[in-house]
Amino acid sequence: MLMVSPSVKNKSQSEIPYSEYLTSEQIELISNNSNIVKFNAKDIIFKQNTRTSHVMFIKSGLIKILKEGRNKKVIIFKIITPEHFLANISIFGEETFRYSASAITDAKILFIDIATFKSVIEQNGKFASLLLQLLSTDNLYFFDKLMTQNQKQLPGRVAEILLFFSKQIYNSDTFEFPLSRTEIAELAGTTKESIIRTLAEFKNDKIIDIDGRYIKINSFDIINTLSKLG
Amino acid sequence: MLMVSPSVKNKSQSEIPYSEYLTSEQIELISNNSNIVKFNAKDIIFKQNTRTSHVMFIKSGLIKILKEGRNKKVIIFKIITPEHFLANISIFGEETFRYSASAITDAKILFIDIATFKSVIEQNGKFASLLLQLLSTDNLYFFDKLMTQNQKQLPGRVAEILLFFSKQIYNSDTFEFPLSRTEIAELAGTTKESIIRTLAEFKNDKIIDIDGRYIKINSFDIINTLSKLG
DNA sequence: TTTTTCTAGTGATCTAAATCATTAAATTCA
DNA sequence: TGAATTTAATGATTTAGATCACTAGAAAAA
Repeated sequence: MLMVSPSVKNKSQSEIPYSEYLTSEQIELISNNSNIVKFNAKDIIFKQNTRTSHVMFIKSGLIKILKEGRNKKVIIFKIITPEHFLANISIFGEETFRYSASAITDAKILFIDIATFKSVIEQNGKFASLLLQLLSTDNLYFFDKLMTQNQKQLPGRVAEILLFFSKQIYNSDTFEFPLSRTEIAELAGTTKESIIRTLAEFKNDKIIDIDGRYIKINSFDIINTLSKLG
Repeated sequence: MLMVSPSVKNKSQSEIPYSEYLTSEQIELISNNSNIVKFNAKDIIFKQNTRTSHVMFIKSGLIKILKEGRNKKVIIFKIITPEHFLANISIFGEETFRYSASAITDAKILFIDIATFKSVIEQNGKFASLLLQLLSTDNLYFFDKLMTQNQKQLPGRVAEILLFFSKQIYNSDTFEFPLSRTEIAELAGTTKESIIRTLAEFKNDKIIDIDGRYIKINSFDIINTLSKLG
């Protein structure tokens, strides 16, 4: 895919991720072999089964990682936030992406040439170590996701999503959901109808206010409990 | 945990994993800071929330990685087979294990001191690169597991498990299941009753023969289709 | 040996959530 | 601007699989 023509820009050192682990030559090398690409909300960043060519690092915006299963059912595995690698997950494992990514909001992404990136890793064990750590953390995220999906029922999973957006993304009890009902469903591993009903229940129980995509969490206590006890 | 007293043995070079990526000094270093521990079937290797102290590499036997959720419900995330790292998943991410491991069959595991292992990684970018690759592959496994759990219903998931043991572990259409019905359920993300019923259906439909833990797959065609189409 | 515990199996019942069908409102597009 | 397409919402119905309750045999412990 990658239909977007890369708009090359001047990159300051600070734009290279984890540059504190790199020598100035390595920063220079990566800098010369990377560029920032802008995406609009809803743009596809890459599609499953296309070749991996770059390591991507989110500078701004929210990205969803998803996969289409049979009968067109989509799962959103993860929402990736700024200052995180996008494609670290499979880039070392596979030649082609096993999943797709698309922009939820407008986004800027640093594309780093994969060969360059790999060469830096091979030269720089500390940097490699750091990446191992990031990848491990990622792995643990999927452990938790698997537990949640398997053990919690819908209200718990929805509460978890509300907490994620409130705490991790917006840091506020009030926010505008960047996802449609269908997308929330894909993230919760359910259907849009069930999401609508669960959110309506939360509203009836005065746990949240909701009007379209506007959300206000009234009782973090209850949402926390729901999220924990599933 | 680790109640087992380490029985130190002479280690040949070939016992050090991926030694082709290491210098002879590094092999020596790891060799001097590791030892093989024997476990009996059902022994706990480590428990969640205990401190990580070693990198573990399976020499022989089958190990299950599991986590206990609330209401004591257990999920088996993965079965790990010989010549694979056991604890690569979280060892770089966390100070304590987020999951438990126990031996399904008798097993021999190479315990490598974690500080030694980390020092080798930092010195040796190629080796670090290899580990990144292994960790990425692991990550993709969890993507698939999440998809399966979410999209396939029980007969598909059970078919998948039968295929896994038949193809990956025993390489035969006939085998003795190393897991109890409850454990199969934990691997399939369901209950023992549902597993028993699904296996009984497969037997009725002549897809498999089953007698206790003895399994014979009669129709790979049907099992394959079930596994793929869920 | 006898008792206790664990594992496999079966039937009856229940329920969370999926599916289906339809309407209404909001966006997009032509 | 009006037509077409998405998105949100709600009610009715179905269903896969969980839960509950129990039996029987096998294995472990006393």
